[in-house]
Amino acid sequence: MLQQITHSGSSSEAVEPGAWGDRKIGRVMSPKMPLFHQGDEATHFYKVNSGVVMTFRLLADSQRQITGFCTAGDFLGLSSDDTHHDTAITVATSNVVSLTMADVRADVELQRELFNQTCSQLEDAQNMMMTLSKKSAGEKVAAFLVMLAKRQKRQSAEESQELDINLPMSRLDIADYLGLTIETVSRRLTDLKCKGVIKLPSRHTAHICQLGQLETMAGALA
Amino acid sequence: MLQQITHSGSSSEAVEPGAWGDRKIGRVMSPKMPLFHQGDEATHFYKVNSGVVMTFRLLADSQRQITGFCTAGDFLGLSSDDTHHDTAITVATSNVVSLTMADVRADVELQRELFNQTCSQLEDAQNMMMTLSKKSAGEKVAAFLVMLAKRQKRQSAEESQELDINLPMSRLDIADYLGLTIETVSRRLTDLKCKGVIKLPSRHTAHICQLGQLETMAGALA
DNA sequence: CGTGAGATTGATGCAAGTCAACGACCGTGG
DNA sequence: CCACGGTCGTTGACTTGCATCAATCTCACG
Repeated sequence: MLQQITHSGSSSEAVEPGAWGDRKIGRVMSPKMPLFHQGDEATHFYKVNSGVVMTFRLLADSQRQITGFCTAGDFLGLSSDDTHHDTAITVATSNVVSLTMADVRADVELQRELFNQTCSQLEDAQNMMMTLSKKSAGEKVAAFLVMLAKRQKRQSAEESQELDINLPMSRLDIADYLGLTIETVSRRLTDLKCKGVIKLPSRHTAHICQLGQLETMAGALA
Repeated sequence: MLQQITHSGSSSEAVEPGAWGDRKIGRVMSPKMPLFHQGDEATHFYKVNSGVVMTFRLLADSQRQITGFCTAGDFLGLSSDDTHHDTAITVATSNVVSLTMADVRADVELQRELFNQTCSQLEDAQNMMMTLSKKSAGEKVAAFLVMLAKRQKRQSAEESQELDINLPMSRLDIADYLGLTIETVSRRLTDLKCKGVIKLPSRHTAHICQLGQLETMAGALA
C-alpha cells in the first residue's frame, strides 16, 4: 500500500523524453503510469486527451493529498518555479500530450486556453478548500459522485436523472482526495446505497438513481 | 456578526468605477472596504500594493471559507468566466490598483507576471488543501503564524528567530481560513503561548519567540 | 480453486465542535 | 477623564463525527 504512495527516489520511472507521440495525437498510457514526480524539474506540462490522470502531493510523514483528477481537456504539470510540486499518475488508460512553454509562446490560442484553464483550476481548488473544510463526510462523498457524474455526462451530453458512472480510482484514492479514511468513504457510500440514491453494481461502477437528490445531499456551493 | 458575512444584495457597496486613482499609484482603502462581491460581473481585477485584502466565498447556509489573504504584490479577482466567485474586502488599510484584461493585452511583462502569479496561487491553494484536510488544529494555527511571519519578514528582510507579527484579521477570520472555530483557534494560540513559543502582547499582535520551533509544529509540507 | 489486496462492517477513542459563562478591550458619551 | 455598553476573545463542560483498530468479506488473478 505504501509502495503505491512513496515515490522511489527520482524520476527514474517517469516517461523518458522522446517517448511521446506526435504532439496532437499524444501518447497512450496504461493505468498507474507516472507522468512526473514531485520534485522533478518541470520541463514539460501535459494535456489529457482522454482517460483520467490524478495529481497528488505528499507530506513528510507520507500523508497524501490528491489535488485533482484530470479528465479530457485538462492541463496539468504547470509550475511557477520550474519544479513539480506534485506527482501525476494515470488512473485509467489515458491519452496524454506533452507540451513545453515554447509551444505556448508559439500559439496564441493555446495561451488563451491555458490561462483560462489555470484560472478555472484555481477556482476549482478554492471550491475544494470549501469542501474539505466545511462539508461533512456524507456531503463530500455525494459531491464527489456529482462531480464525476457532471464530467462523464458532459461527454455524453445526456440530461437524465439516472446514469452509470465509472469509479476507476480506488477507495483509498477517493479518501485521500476528500480528506477521509477508506472506512468512512465506504460507510457513506453504503448509506447512499441504503437510501436508494445510488447502486453499486461493482467496485468500480456506481449507478446514480436520483441525481437531483444526490446534489441536494452534496450541499450547496454558493 | 452575520451582517459582516452576508453581502447585501448586489455590488452596491463596492467601489464605484472611476473612483480609482492612477493606474500605478492605486487607491488607498480603509479596513473592511469591499473590492467586489461574489456574483458580480468580473470587469476588473486587482493588484495589492500594500496592506492586506482577503477573499472569501460563502456556502448557501452562510458558511464562509476564506480563500486567501493577499499582501503586497498579489493579484486577485481573476475569473475564467467573467463572474467573481468570491468576495474581496480589505482587512487593513491597503493600497490597491484596478486592472482590466485590456491592460494585460497591452503589457507583455504584466502577462508574464500574471501567469506566474496565477500558477503560484494554484500551488498555494493546493497546499492549503493539504493543510485543511490533513493537519491538526495545532498544526494549522502554527502554520498560519509561520505564513504571516514569512510574508512580513520578506518585506523587512530580517533573518532572526524572533519577530513581531501583525494579526490585522479577527479570530473569526483566522478560524474561517483554517476551517476551525474561534474557540479552537483561541485554545491552540494559548497552548503555543504556554509552551513559550509565542507571546500575545495584544489582540492583534503576536511575538514569535522561536520561529524554528513554530515551523516544526506546523508540520512539514513536502 | 486458492490467495492476497481491496472493500465492508463493527466496536471504541479522541480531537474538535457546540453550548454557555466569563473577561478584556475599545469606542462613545456623560 | 472615567463610566458604560457592546463586541471580541478566552475558558470550561459536554457532545459528536470521524479516525482508529480489528475482524470478516469478495473478487480479481495466477
